[in-house]
Amino acid sequence: MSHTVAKVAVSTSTYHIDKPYDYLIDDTMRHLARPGMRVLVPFGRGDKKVEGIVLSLEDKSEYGRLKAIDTFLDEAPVIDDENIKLALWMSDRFFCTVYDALRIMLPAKMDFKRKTKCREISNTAGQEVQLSREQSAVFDDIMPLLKSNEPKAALLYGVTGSGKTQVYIKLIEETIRLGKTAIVLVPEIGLTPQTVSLFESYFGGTVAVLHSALGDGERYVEWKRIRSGEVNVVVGTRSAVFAPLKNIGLIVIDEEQEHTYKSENSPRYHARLIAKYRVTHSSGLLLLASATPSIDSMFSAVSGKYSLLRLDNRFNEMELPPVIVVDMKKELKAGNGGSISSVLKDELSKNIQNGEQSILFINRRGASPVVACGECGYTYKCKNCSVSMTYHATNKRLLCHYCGYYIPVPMICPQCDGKLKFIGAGTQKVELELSQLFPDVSIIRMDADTTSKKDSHKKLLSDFRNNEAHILLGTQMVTKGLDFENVTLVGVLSADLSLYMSDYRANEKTFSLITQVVGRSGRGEKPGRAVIQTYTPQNKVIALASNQDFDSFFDSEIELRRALKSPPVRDLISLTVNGTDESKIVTACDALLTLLQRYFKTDSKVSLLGPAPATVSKVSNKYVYKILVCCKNNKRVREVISQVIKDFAGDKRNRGLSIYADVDMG
DNA sequence: AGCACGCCGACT
DNA sequence: GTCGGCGTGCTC
Repeated sequence: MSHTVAKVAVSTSTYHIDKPYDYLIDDTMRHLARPGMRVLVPFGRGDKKVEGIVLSLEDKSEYGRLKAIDTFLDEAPVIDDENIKLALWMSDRFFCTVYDALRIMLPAKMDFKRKTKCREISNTAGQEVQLSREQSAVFDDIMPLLKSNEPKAALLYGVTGSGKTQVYIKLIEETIRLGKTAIVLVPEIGLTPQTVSLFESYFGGTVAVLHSALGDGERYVEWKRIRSGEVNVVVGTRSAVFAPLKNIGLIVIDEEQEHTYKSENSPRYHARLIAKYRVTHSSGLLLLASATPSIDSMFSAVSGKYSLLRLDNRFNEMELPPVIVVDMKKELKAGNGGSISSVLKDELSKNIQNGEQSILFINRRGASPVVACGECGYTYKCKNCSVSMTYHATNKRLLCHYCGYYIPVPMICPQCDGKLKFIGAGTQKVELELSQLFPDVSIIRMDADTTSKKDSHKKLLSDFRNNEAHILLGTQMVTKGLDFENVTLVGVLSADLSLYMSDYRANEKTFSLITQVVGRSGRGEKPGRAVIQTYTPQNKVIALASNQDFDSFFDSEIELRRALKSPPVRDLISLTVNGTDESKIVTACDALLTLLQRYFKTDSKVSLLGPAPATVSKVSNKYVYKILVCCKNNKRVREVISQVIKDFAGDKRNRGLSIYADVDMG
């Protein structure tokens, strides 16, 4: 039973040298060692003590000169065998080190000397959830999937306000009754406090919540509660998909199309794929839910991979709000160069008179995104990044939104002494315009700048709920999940902004955004309405979103994806190279492309794009270039990608450059 | 990536 | 001689 050798995932190993390293286990520790324990091991020439995690125990090693484990950091495993397997799978899928994959499963800090204070737990379960006829029908359709011992996935497509949360609660209740556990993923907990408190009031002490605002100690306490088996429901953001629950019967992904489910740092995973893996291995059900499903998930649903369930009516039987599309070109011709059209101004006035509230959305913070000279055309660019600097009126600065570099606002053009123009509008400028249009009306501005302090987010929302302001003006964060009874008007100030990004998901994002914002209106007794301002009112995406016509949008979008061979029709793996020496990057990328062409020349299903500079080609003085591999993501493709990035990182000619792969799966 | 080893030029 | 510059290659 005692083993002499441990295979260890070492924290300092980079991707190109990543493998399980063998270490001797001391006589005294032999019978106590288990896979999933953290250890300190000597690594490299200097025998520097680094952290590692034991992957498996062996009787012997192929390797001749073994070093010994220095210290065991745990008395019991902190990661179970299932999750060790998951980490190995992740390193294969997402081109990350095994240690990175394991590390995301653990709380950030877990070496607390004193016991952290336990949170207060209420054990009062909420009063019975009542389902409407339509909700019951959906519930009845899902139940066989939940009870079946086959792994299953389903997409719940329910219009905004159709009461998806009640359905989740009923399903979780049944999951627990079956002796299983459940995870509910939400895009960002700060934005959905109502959903979270509903779960807490309903499941009391058996639910754990993984906030982004939790301190290290609190997070550790929650993690321990989950691992101990005290908890059988976990509600949390992306990384909660790794929660150490046993026997998972159900994973719900709410607003499943949200980009926050995709990690942008190593491990570059998508929570949807991890959830799929986990339910597959525990014979559970993956339930994806949204009012605007991702094209990926809807494609899986219509092609029969997922079951498709629909909630077509709002819970309160209210009609979805009528939408007025305003042509801003006409406004401009009529002499209105501001951010608020005459139509929106009138609607706002009506709401103010009636004591009803309004939400306005603009996808930009700051006052003006571009500052240019009116005489010679000079524009202020960040000295570290290839972007223009945004004028922030509140502290009279020009700020780079990528690296944080700022300068005091200039008075005149540095080139020709000409007068400067502040072009375009962000939240701060709109706030100013509104206060000029409606001098006596109070406005709450919610963006990254007003919500940076702890709990400020919560405070702004509760102020708005208590009717302390007529208008809530903000960025993305006002579009998600908010449920205010007294809001009867929403406005999208510039629907075009997200449409013209060089991203194949631009249409999808725009459609989703508009639909979500419109859904914030008319959730109470009073009927609502929405105003969408655009310079391209004839645009198909805007027209379809205004009519909340997801089915037609899906049909046209999937045709586009087929034509462009982009996900979900094909998979996309991007290779990103960055460094300070641009010419070196170009040379290295050209060599990389040649290598890839050689590997894939016989494979007609693989096409290569680039290398090309990234949309923002320089960030913090580092140039960024990309090569896209459009393919069917299979074992052979993954082996080639893995080999290629390992060779790249190991090549001394590429010193000073770094490379990573990012998988975008359909 | 980090870090020690080693091979060469400059200096007390 | 011998100090330290950085180029080179390995990490159980």
